[in-house]
Amino acid sequence: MSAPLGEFELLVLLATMSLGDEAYPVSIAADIEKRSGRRASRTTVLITLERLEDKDLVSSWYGDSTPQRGGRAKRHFRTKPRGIQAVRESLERIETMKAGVADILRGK
Amino acid sequence: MSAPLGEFELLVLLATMSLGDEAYPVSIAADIEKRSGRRASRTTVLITLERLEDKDLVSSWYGDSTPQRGGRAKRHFRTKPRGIQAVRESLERIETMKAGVADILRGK
DNA sequence: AGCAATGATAACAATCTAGTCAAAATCATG
DNA sequence: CATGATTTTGACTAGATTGTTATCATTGCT
Repeated sequence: MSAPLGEFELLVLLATMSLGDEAYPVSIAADIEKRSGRRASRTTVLITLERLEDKDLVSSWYGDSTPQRGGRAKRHFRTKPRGIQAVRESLERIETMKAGVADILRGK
Repeated sequence: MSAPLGEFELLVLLATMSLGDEAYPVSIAADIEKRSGRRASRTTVLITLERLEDKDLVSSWYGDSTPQRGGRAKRHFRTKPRGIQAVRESLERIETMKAGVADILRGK
Protein backbone atom coordinates (compact mmCIF):
# COMPACT_ATOMS: atom_id res chain seq x y z
CA MET A 1 0.00 0.00 0.00
CA SER A 2 1.18 3.50 -0.69
CA ALA A 3 1.69 5.86 2.20
CA PRO A 4 -1.61 7.02 3.69
CA LEU A 5 -2.83 10.47 2.86
CA GLY A 6 -3.97 12.94 5.47
CA GLU A 7 -7.54 14.05 5.06
CA PHE A 8 -6.49 17.47 3.92
CA GLU A 9 -4.04 16.03 1.43
CA LEU A 10 -6.88 14.00 0.02
CA LEU A 11 -9.09 17.05 -0.41
CA VAL A 12 -6.25 18.99 -2.03
CA LEU A 13 -5.59 16.21 -4.51
CA LEU A 14 -9.26 15.91 -5.37
CA ALA A 15 -9.57 19.65 -5.95
CA THR A 16 -6.40 19.71 -8.02
CA MET A 17 -7.67 16.93 -10.21
CA SER A 18 -11.03 18.55 -10.55
CA LEU A 19 -9.63 21.94 -11.56
CA GLY A 20 -7.37 20.61 -14.29
CA ASP A 21 -5.40 23.41 -15.94
CA GLU A 22 -6.75 25.96 -13.52
CA ALA A 23 -5.25 24.35 -10.43
CA TYR A 24 -3.10 26.69 -8.36
CA PRO A 25 -3.16 27.33 -4.61
CA VAL A 26 -5.72 30.11 -4.60
CA SER A 27 -8.20 28.34 -6.85
CA ILE A 28 -7.70 25.05 -5.02
CA ALA A 29 -8.32 26.68 -1.65
CA ALA A 30 -11.44 28.36 -3.01
CA ASP A 31 -12.71 25.12 -4.47
CA ILE A 32 -12.27 23.25 -1.21
CA GLU A 33 -14.03 25.95 0.78
CA LYS A 34 -16.86 26.25 -1.68
CA ARG A 35 -17.55 22.59 -2.20
CA SER A 36 -16.69 20.97 1.10
CA GLY A 37 -17.34 23.86 3.44
CA ARG A 38 -14.03 23.25 5.14
CA ARG A 39 -11.67 26.15 5.82
CA ALA A 40 -8.66 26.21 3.51
CA SER A 41 -6.16 29.04 3.13
CA ARG A 42 -3.85 29.32 0.14
CA THR A 43 -0.86 29.01 2.49
CA THR A 44 -2.12 25.74 3.88
CA VAL A 45 -2.81 24.49 0.40
CA LEU A 46 0.61 25.50 -0.92
CA ILE A 47 2.46 23.79 1.91
CA THR A 48 0.41 20.68 1.43
CA LEU A 49 1.08 20.71 -2.30
CA GLU A 50 4.81 21.06 -1.75
CA ARG A 51 4.71 18.08 0.53
CA LEU A 52 2.79 16.13 -2.08
CA GLU A 53 5.37 17.16 -4.64
CA ASP A 54 8.14 15.81 -2.41
CA LYS A 55 6.26 12.53 -2.35
CA ASP A 56 6.07 12.67 -6.14
CA LEU A 57 2.29 12.73 -6.21
CA VAL A 58 1.96 16.08 -7.97
CA SER A 59 4.11 18.22 -10.27
CA SER A 60 4.25 22.01 -10.58
CA TRP A 61 5.40 24.76 -12.97
CA TYR A 62 5.04 28.51 -13.20
CA GLY A 63 2.53 29.88 -15.67
CA ASP A 64 2.95 32.66 -18.20
CA SER A 65 2.27 36.08 -16.78
CA THR A 66 -1.15 36.83 -18.20
CA PRO A 67 -3.02 37.83 -15.08
CA GLN A 68 -6.14 39.90 -15.07
CA ARG A 69 -5.56 42.56 -12.56
CA GLY A 70 -2.09 42.13 -11.26
CA GLY A 71 -0.11 39.60 -9.44
CA ARG A 72 2.70 37.23 -9.60
CA ALA A 73 2.94 34.27 -11.98
CA LYS A 74 0.69 31.45 -10.91
CA ARG A 75 2.23 28.23 -9.81
CA HIS A 76 0.25 25.46 -11.44
CA PHE A 77 -0.09 21.97 -10.05
CA ARG A 78 -1.13 18.71 -11.59
CA THR A 79 -1.78 15.36 -9.96
CA LYS A 80 0.54 12.67 -11.29
CA PRO A 81 -0.60 9.12 -11.98
CA ARG A 82 0.88 8.03 -8.67
CA GLY A 83 -1.20 10.72 -6.99
CA ILE A 84 -4.35 9.52 -8.65
CA GLN A 85 -3.54 6.02 -7.50
CA ALA A 86 -2.99 7.22 -3.94
CA VAL A 87 -6.37 8.94 -4.02
CA ARG A 88 -8.00 5.76 -5.25
CA GLU A 89 -6.49 3.72 -2.47
CA SER A 90 -7.34 6.25 0.19
CA LEU A 91 -10.95 6.44 -0.94
CA GLU A 92 -11.14 2.68 -1.07
CA ARG A 93 -9.90 2.35 2.49
CA ILE A 94 -12.54 4.73 3.68
CA GLU A 95 -15.19 3.02 1.59
CA THR A 96 -14.32 -0.39 3.01
CA MET A 97 -14.44 0.82 6.59
CA LYS A 98 -17.64 2.67 5.94
CA ALA A 99 -19.36 -0.49 4.76
CA GLY A 100 -19.49 -1.86 8.30
CA VAL A 101 -21.50 1.01 9.68
CA ALA A 102 -23.88 2.02 6.92
CA ASP A 103 -26.92 1.39 9.12
CA ILE A 104 -25.57 3.42 12.03
CA LEU A 105 -24.75 6.33 9.76
CA ARG A 106 -28.20 6.32 8.27
CA GLY A 107 -30.93 5.80 10.82
CA LYS A 108 -28.67 6.49 13.79
CA MET B 1 -18.94 22.70 10.87
CA SER B 2 -17.35 20.57 13.49
CA ALA B 3 -13.59 20.31 13.61
CA PRO B 4 -12.21 18.19 10.79
CA LEU B 5 -11.08 14.67 11.54
CA GLY B 6 -7.70 13.33 10.53
CA GLU B 7 -7.85 10.33 8.25
CA PHE B 8 -6.70 8.00 10.98
CA GLU B 9 -9.22 9.41 13.42
CA LEU B 10 -11.89 8.70 10.87
CA LEU B 11 -10.83 5.09 10.47
CA VAL B 12 -10.68 4.63 14.24
CA LEU B 13 -14.17 6.00 14.68
CA LEU B 14 -15.55 3.82 11.91
CA ALA B 15 -13.96 0.70 13.40
CA THR B 16 -15.19 1.60 16.87
CA MET B 17 -18.72 2.00 15.62
CA SER B 18 -18.54 -1.19 13.65
CA LEU B 19 -17.27 -3.28 16.56
CA GLY B 20 -19.93 -2.15 19.01
CA ASP B 21 -19.43 -3.74 22.42
CA GLU B 22 -16.20 -5.36 21.33
CA ALA B 23 -14.40 -2.11 20.64
CA TYR B 24 -11.11 -1.75 22.49
CA PRO B 25 -7.68 -0.74 21.18
CA VAL B 26 -6.47 -4.18 20.19
CA SER B 27 -9.64 -5.20 18.37
CA ILE B 28 -9.93 -1.79 16.71
CA ALA B 29 -6.35 -1.95 15.47
CA ALA B 30 -6.91 -5.46 14.15
CA ASP B 31 -10.11 -4.42 12.41
CA ILE B 32 -8.44 -1.50 10.67
CA GLU B 33 -5.55 -3.64 9.49
CA LYS B 34 -7.78 -6.43 8.33
CA ARG B 35 -10.36 -4.38 6.51
CA SER B 36 -8.45 -1.37 5.20
CA GLY B 37 -5.00 -2.87 4.85
CA ARG B 38 -3.50 0.11 6.63
CA ARG B 39 -1.00 -0.44 9.43
CA ALA B 40 -2.42 0.30 12.88
CA SER B 41 -0.84 -0.51 16.22
CA ARG B 42 -2.82 -0.68 19.43
CA THR B 43 -0.71 2.15 20.83
CA THR B 44 -1.52 4.44 17.94
CA VAL B 45 -5.17 3.55 18.27
CA LEU B 46 -5.23 4.12 22.02
CA ILE B 47 -3.64 7.54 21.73
CA THR B 48 -6.01 8.50 18.98
CA LEU B 49 -8.97 7.33 21.06
CA GLU B 50 -7.82 9.35 24.04
CA ARG B 51 -7.64 12.43 21.86
CA LEU B 52 -11.09 11.71 20.53
CA GLU B 53 -12.29 11.36 24.10
CA ASP B 54 -10.85 14.77 24.92
CA LYS B 55 -12.89 16.14 22.05
CA ASP B 56 -15.94 14.40 23.50
CA LEU B 57 -16.46 12.23 20.43
CA VAL B 58 -16.07 8.90 22.23
CA SER B 59 -16.48 7.63 25.78
CA SER B 60 -14.61 4.85 27.55
CA TRP B 61 -14.87 2.53 30.56
CA TYR B 62 -13.01 -0.48 31.89
CA GLY B 63 -14.58 -3.87 31.43
CA ASP B 64 -14.93 -6.63 33.97
CA SER B 65 -11.90 -8.83 34.21
CA THR B 66 -13.02 -11.91 32.37
CA PRO B 67 -10.08 -12.44 30.06
CA GLN B 68 -9.30 -15.74 28.47
CA ARG B 69 -5.70 -16.30 29.11
CA GLY B 70 -4.56 -13.41 31.21
CA GLY B 71 -4.25 -9.75 30.80
CA ARG B 72 -5.42 -6.50 32.08
CA ALA B 73 -9.01 -5.29 31.99
CA LYS B 74 -10.01 -4.10 28.57
CA ARG B 75 -10.74 -0.47 28.08
CA HIS B 76 -13.89 -0.24 26.02
CA PHE B 77 -14.75 2.65 23.78
CA ARG B 78 -17.96 3.84 22.24
CA THR B 79 -18.60 6.54 19.69
CA LYS B 80 -20.88 9.25 21.07
CA PRO B 81 -23.59 10.90 18.99
CA ARG B 82 -21.29 13.86 18.41
CA GLY B 83 -18.70 11.44 17.08
CA ILE B 84 -21.17 9.85 14.70
CA GLN B 85 -22.09 13.30 13.49
CA ALA B 86 -18.43 14.18 12.93
CA VAL B 87 -17.99 11.01 10.90
CA ARG B 88 -21.02 11.88 8.80
CA GLU B 89 -19.70 15.34 8.06
CA SER B 90 -16.25 14.10 7.26
CA LEU B 91 -17.55 11.46 4.86
CA GLU B 92 -19.81 14.01 3.27
CA ARG B 93 -16.93 16.40 2.64
CA ILE B 94 -15.00 13.66 0.93
CA GLU B 95 -18.04 12.55 -1.01
CA THR B 96 -18.69 16.06 -2.28
CA MET B 97 -15.12 16.57 -3.42
CA LYS B 98 -15.06 13.16 -5.01
CA ALA B 99 -18.03 14.01 -7.18
CA GLY B 100 -15.94 16.34 -9.34
CA VAL B 101 -13.47 13.67 -10.39
CA ALA B 102 -15.49 10.50 -10.75
CA ASP B 103 -14.47 10.11 -14.40
CA ILE B 104 -10.77 10.61 -13.71
CA LEU B 105 -10.85 8.05 -10.92
CA ARG B 106 -12.54 5.49 -13.11
CA GLY B 107 -11.18 5.31 -16.61
CA LYS B 108 -8.16 7.46 -15.88
C1' DA C 1 8.13 -17.93 37.98
C1' DG C 2 6.91 -17.31 33.29
C1' DC C 3 3.91 -16.06 29.65
C1' DA C 4 0.13 -13.72 27.36
C1' DA C 5 -2.83 -9.79 26.82
C1' DT C 6 -3.49 -5.36 27.49
C1' DG C 7 -2.92 -0.46 29.02
C1' DA C 8 0.21 3.55 29.73
C1' DT C 9 4.07 6.65 28.94
C1' DA C 10 7.31 9.15 26.44
C1' DA C 11 9.89 10.85 22.78
C1' DC C 12 9.72 11.72 18.13
C1' DA C 13 8.04 12.61 13.21
C1' DA C 14 4.64 14.15 10.10
C1' DT C 15 0.83 17.02 9.06
C1' DC C 16 -1.87 21.12 9.40
C1' DT C 17 -2.64 26.13 10.49
C1' DA C 18 -2.15 31.20 11.05
C1' DG C 19 0.46 35.18 10.54
C1' DT C 20 3.41 37.93 8.02
C1' DC C 21 6.38 39.43 4.37
C1' DA C 22 7.80 39.71 -0.66
C1' DA C 23 7.11 40.08 -5.60
C1' DA C 24 4.82 41.40 -9.72
C1' DA C 25 1.43 43.58 -12.36
C1' DT C 26 -2.35 46.80 -12.85
C1' DC C 27 -4.77 51.10 -11.56
C1' DA C 28 -5.34 55.91 -10.24
C1' DT C 29 -3.91 60.42 -9.65
C1' DG C 30 -1.60 64.38 -10.68
C1' DC D 1 4.01 59.17 -17.88
C1' DA D 2 5.80 58.70 -13.14
C1' DT D 3 4.82 57.31 -8.80
C1' DG D 4 2.50 55.23 -5.18
C1' DA D 5 -1.59 52.45 -3.84
C1' DT D 6 -3.95 48.18 -4.62
C1' DT D 7 -4.61 43.44 -6.04
C1' DT D 8 -3.13 38.86 -6.70
C1' DT D 9 -0.19 35.63 -5.73
C1' DG D 10 3.98 33.02 -3.82
C1' DA D 11 7.18 32.26 0.16
C1' DC D 12 8.67 31.97 4.86
C1' DT D 13 8.27 31.17 9.84
C1' DA D 14 6.75 29.49 13.91
C1' DG D 15 3.46 26.89 16.32
C1' DA D 16 -0.45 23.50 17.12
C1' DT D 17 -2.31 19.19 16.14
C1' DT D 18 -2.05 14.50 14.70
C1' DG D 19 0.27 10.16 13.95
C1' DT D 20 4.19 6.67 14.94
C1' DT D 21 7.47 3.79 17.33
C1' DA D 22 9.65 2.01 21.29
C1' DT D 23 9.39 0.71 25.79
C1' DC D 24 7.61 -0.10 30.32
C1' DA D 25 3.75 -1.47 33.63
C1' DT D 26 -0.11 -4.23 35.20
C1' DT D 27 -2.98 -8.18 35.53
C1' DG D 28 -4.21 -12.80 35.47
C1' DC D 29 -3.63 -17.43 33.74
C1' DT D 30 -0.67 -21.67 33.62
